[in-house]
Amino acid sequence: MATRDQPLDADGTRARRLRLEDVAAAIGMSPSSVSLALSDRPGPSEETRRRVREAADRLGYRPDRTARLLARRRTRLLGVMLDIRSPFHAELVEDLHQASEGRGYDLVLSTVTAGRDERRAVDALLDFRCEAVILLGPAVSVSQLGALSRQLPVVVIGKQTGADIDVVRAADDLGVAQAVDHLVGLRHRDIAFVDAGKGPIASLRRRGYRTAMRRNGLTGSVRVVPGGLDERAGAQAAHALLESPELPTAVVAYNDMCAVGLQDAFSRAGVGVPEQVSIVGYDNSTLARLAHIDLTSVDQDAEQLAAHAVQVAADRLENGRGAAEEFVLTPHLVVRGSTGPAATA
Amino acid sequence: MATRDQPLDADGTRARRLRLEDVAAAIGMSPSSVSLALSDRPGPSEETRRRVREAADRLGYRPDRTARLLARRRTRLLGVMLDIRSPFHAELVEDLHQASEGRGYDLVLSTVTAGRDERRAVDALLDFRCEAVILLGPAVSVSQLGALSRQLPVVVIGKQTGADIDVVRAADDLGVAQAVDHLVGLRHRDIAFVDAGKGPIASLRRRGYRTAMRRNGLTGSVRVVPGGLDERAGAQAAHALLESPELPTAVVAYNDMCAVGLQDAFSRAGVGVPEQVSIVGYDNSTLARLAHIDLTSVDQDAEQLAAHAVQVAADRLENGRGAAEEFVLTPHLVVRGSTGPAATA
DNA sequence: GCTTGGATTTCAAGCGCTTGAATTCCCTGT
DNA sequence: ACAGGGAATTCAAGCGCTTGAAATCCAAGC
Repeated sequence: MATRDQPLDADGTRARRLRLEDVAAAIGMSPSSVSLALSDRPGPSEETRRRVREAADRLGYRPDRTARLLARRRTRLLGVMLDIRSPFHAELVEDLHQASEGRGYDLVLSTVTAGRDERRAVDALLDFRCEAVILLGPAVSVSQLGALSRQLPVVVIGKQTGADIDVVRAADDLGVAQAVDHLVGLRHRDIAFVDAGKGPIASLRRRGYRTAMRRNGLTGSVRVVPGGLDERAGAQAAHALLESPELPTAVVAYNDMCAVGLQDAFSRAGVGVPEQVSIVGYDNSTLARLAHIDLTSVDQDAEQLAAHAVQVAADRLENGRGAAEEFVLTPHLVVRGSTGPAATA
Repeated sequence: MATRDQPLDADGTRARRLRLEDVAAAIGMSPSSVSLALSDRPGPSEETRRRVREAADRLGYRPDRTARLLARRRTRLLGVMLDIRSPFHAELVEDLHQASEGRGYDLVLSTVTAGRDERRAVDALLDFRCEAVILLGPAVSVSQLGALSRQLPVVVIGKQTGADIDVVRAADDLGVAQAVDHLVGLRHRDIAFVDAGKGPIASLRRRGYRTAMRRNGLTGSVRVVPGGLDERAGAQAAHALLESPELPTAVVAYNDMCAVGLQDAFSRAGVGVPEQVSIVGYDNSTLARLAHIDLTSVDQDAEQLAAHAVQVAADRLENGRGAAEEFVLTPHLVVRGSTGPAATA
């Protein structure tokens, strides 16, 4: 092989990585014994294990994962597809690391970006020989999901898919219901909901709103305002509300961005938050936590979502396939300064 | 091997991955020929190449990267250590993908989190047999960096390290200088700087401020206010300024978060932004771009930083080691609504 | 004293792919 | 008609590790 085909070491010399054989030579035993000792399997005597550990440590030996994975049939690698720009995904990844570590799996991350669609991101994961993949809020089609799940276990976090695939998600309807209940507890009755079209998530949240209003005997006050996912949409919704005959005393927004848009538009119009209008967001994003935004918001509990997802993936790998399951976790409301008692007229 | 040691396929059957041999058999040739054809090296005839491609496509063959990497000496893998919660890192990763693709390298991501320090994040990268690592804003010690760079090429993005290592960063002093010049162009003379302690980055920005003020003949108006990296620190700085004998007409903040804190504290105190005080942030983060924050800010040009970093890493791998270099790119100011003409007294 | 069997250790055959060297094939040139 | 030679193909030896099977060791049992 040509010299230039081999990466150079930092100082320009050839790298000579330590092999299992070197450790074996150091203690005068066979590579097999060392291998067995290092992976804690029966065979080697206690004395041998000790010497192997000592030598490996002393020499700074690190097994070559590539070779190991080729020889073993398993990689114990879970692939995670995410959007690296999403703070919510960031949180999930943190928790996924924690959860997978506990079960002896490693994670490999692959992000979707402008020039890198979901298909490519997943292909990269497959190239690493992941045994299962966890998809964070994928937009991929049902048929593609189906095809993928025929190759390896697939777990989707965050939304229903329509495909026959394991899903772990938060109960969005209950989340919104909690927001409504919180507001009702503060004596609000005129509570509006700012919507975001007809995606599966939006529908669920809207339904949660309607149901909660009805349960609180407020069917007459139901008001769904068209909105969207971003700030601008929130601001527009705020203007629509400002121009309506009567301003609601509280608004539940589709998500935090939208809520911030509302918050800002109201402030600019001289409407005090929460003095005149209380606002609740959704996602409990870092945005909501900023001191001057200080938004009451619904938290999806990333930690639990992550823990469940890893659990499901590991189960599939270890116990084979049963029917696809859907795990629906209950989110919880984080109360901050954007909600307060209803202004009594 | 016990059955349960092998991951099950999605449908519970044993997975039987397609091998090179299968493709070879399909067209009645040897694995060698197929291997050569698939990796575009001299040997196989045009006709053979065509047939190989066709068969590989038809069968849906994907080379086993693990085996390939074991056989080749190179992985063509660049490791990236990042903090997944940082929007700036997210941007860099996007651009790193783009840049590395162009040079035929793949990326493997490893994030630092609460329970996963830099050492572990880098170890994970080494386990994947990365040939070089790119560290985004590492906090690791100089000695550890040195040790790492003895194992493989290391490129740091974002800050000077003090170690003998390649660095790619934006000229923070020039960035702040641009902010000052912009404000001077708007006839501001009383321009304060909100600081963030004594880190290398903070020092550089502070120096940039001082130098630019001097160059504009405003040495007498230099005012450095202690601040910090977050919103709260910005708000505190704003209060300090409000209580000072004279309010500056413009403030350059250490970063966007800090700027947002200032912005908010001023608004609450009834001081108009930018009517009475103009504010400039640093990072051009997504925060700065939010419509209602709309912050003039300094952009570090992630795209260029990323492109350079990949270039440097690839050069080290392909041409060996020379003296460590520092690449300093010029950032640029993005003007938005938080800056305006100085109020003429 | 020699077999027996459990505990250790080692052997050797891969895992799926790459690649220098060897082989085969098919023309040319004489 | 046949040696010579370049192109195309195949052989075979790994890459560094795992692991079922074989070999070795040693103390107990008859």
